[in-house]
Amino acid sequence: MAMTTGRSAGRVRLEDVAVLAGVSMKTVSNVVHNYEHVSSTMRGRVQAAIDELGYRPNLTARRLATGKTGMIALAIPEMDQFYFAEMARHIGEEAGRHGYRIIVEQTLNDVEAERAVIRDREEGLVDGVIFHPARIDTLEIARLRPGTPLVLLGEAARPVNTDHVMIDNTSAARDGVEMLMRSGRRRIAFLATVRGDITESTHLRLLGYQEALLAAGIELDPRLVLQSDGFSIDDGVRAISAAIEAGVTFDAVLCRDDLFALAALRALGQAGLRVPEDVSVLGWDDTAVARYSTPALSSVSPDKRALAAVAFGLLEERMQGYDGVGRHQIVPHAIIERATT
Amino acid sequence: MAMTTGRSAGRVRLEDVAVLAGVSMKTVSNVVHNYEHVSSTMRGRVQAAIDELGYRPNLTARRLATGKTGMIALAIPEMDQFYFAEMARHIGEEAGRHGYRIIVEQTLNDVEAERAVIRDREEGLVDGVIFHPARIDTLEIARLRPGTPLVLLGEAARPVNTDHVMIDNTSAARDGVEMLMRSGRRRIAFLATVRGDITESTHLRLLGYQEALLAAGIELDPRLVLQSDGFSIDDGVRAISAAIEAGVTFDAVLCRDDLFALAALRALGQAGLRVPEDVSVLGWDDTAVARYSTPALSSVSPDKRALAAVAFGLLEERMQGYDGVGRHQIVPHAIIERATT
DNA sequence: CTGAAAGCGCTAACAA
DNA sequence: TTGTTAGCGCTTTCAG
Repeated sequence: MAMTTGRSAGRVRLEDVAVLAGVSMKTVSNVVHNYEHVSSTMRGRVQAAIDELGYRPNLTARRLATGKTGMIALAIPEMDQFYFAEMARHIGEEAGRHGYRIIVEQTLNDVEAERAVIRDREEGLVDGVIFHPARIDTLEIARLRPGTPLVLLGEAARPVNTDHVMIDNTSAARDGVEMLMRSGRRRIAFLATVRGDITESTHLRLLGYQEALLAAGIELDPRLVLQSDGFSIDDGVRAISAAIEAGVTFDAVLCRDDLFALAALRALGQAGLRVPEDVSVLGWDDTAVARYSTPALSSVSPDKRALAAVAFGLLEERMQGYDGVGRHQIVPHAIIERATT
Repeated sequence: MAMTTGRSAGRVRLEDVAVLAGVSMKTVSNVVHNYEHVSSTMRGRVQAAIDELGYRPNLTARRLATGKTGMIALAIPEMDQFYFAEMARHIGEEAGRHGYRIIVEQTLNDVEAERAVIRDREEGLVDGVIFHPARIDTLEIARLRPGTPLVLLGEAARPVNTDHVMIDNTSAARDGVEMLMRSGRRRIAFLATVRGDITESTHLRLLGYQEALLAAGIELDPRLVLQSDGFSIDDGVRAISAAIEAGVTFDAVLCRDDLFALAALRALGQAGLRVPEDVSVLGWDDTAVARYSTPALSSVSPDKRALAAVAFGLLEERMQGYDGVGRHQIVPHAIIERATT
């Protein structure tokens, strides 16, 4: 009967090539891998067969045989958040340069999804994972089998036995505040601590903010540490508007991320305050929106490219067998001044 | 010698479980797959062995055996562009709901990278691909083996033999212009045609813009179709500033994307024009920045969730064997009014 | 309801 | 320089 054979569309195997070229599989494999010790006649003959059949190696089979997938997972909370989208791009490019591809996983701030990230590695889906945790805690990370190639990003967890790369948040916050003070600002607000925020980032940034103020001999005013009910722009707007209405005055705002900086721009505008004449605004993360907003946002800028490169570098060492203690790397940051300061 | 055995960290195989439980591999497999006809004693015994050993199936091996990868590729130009980042998120979520995972590929507007997308499918890396082309042309798409599960997004290519989903750009542009006219605007500019832009999008949107104007009996003024040298915000700012300086007057701007709308906001502000009092601004894509900018951008909003769902649906049918002609689906759009109109 | 064995397509010793 | 062959770990008929 005219049934299609098991050979469905495009299924040409290495063996088919070998048969057509009248050589062994090994020889075909040698040609495919550009192994140098192949006579050029052989190579020509085999290549002709490959072209004729339109052969493409089956990556899944290769993976099973070699035990390497050539892929790494990048696990981030949400891939449409500016900062994570940009990191994904950089890590993707970095990985590509080293012959790896990435599969991006969104954990959507879900603990179960974050656990699954680790599992993927165990299931042989990827050779390693770069993971920016949001919910999972230090304890759980510590429980991981140390041999698993894994590099952590961000400061949600502070593991001792796992590789970890981040910027120095506290010193970055200090630098930001100092820059603000150099332009004469004295009453600097922090936007904002978020109710229920369990991550370290806000904490570290707030710390740096306080350190810089104290070092300059400025007394801390607790009313300048604004409180927000959530991470959305409206939450940010409400936090700052509430402060203004409550009569709190300030001449600068250090924001925990660029989104809150946009919130500040909006709330300040509504209150009739000019930026930067009346109030300076300094964002954080230096995402694309910082360049696109009007006025363009000044922002604390982690070196994202370095973050990507260092994270990938550490991971590659692990994938190549390094099995030592967890390494912690700090990557540079800068304060980028645009129109809001 | 105390060499590590071939069994490296975490390599517990199905067979190991079978041996420990004292059953055959098939039985273990049945338990793993929750096959119903397994006596509960068996199930219990096997499950205990699985837990004891911490067994996790090797996905690569499973793939080789089944021929399905459970992954689809999403190929987009750049994953840190707002629109694409949001589409990636939606498609990722949609795929997840159906038991698929996505691997995101950035083509970076490179023809070679776009070709590679197709190749991946052929190499068995993924079961199908959702592809938003930027550079590859209709001819090349037509050349693809039709059996390859593939769904196209966007309007860069207009294939006849391939599934394709998009919004009706022309009618969306018309709707946008009509909305502007309803609020009394008559001199509506289009920002902008881009020199060297080979995609269809701008063309279709411009067409709708012109149709709406003509339908309202407004004569087309070619000076209102602004020209930009590139896609960046600065290019957009220059285009609109140049027009203003050249004495071109307008009371509204329809933008080809949200970034150009942000450019309009900036250029208009620099020229001392108020939005929306003097000039209305309508963006396109309704990305997050539209909500975040001040004033918040009105924007033509493609139903991204529907785009994702329809694209995935078509792809799933193909992956399940549908091999008919290319289907073209139009997904709804809306005009979201915020503060700039 | 459970077991045995033949692949899936490729790689990598080991031979020749 | 090229060929043989035994896996990689799982699925899946086909028996039992």
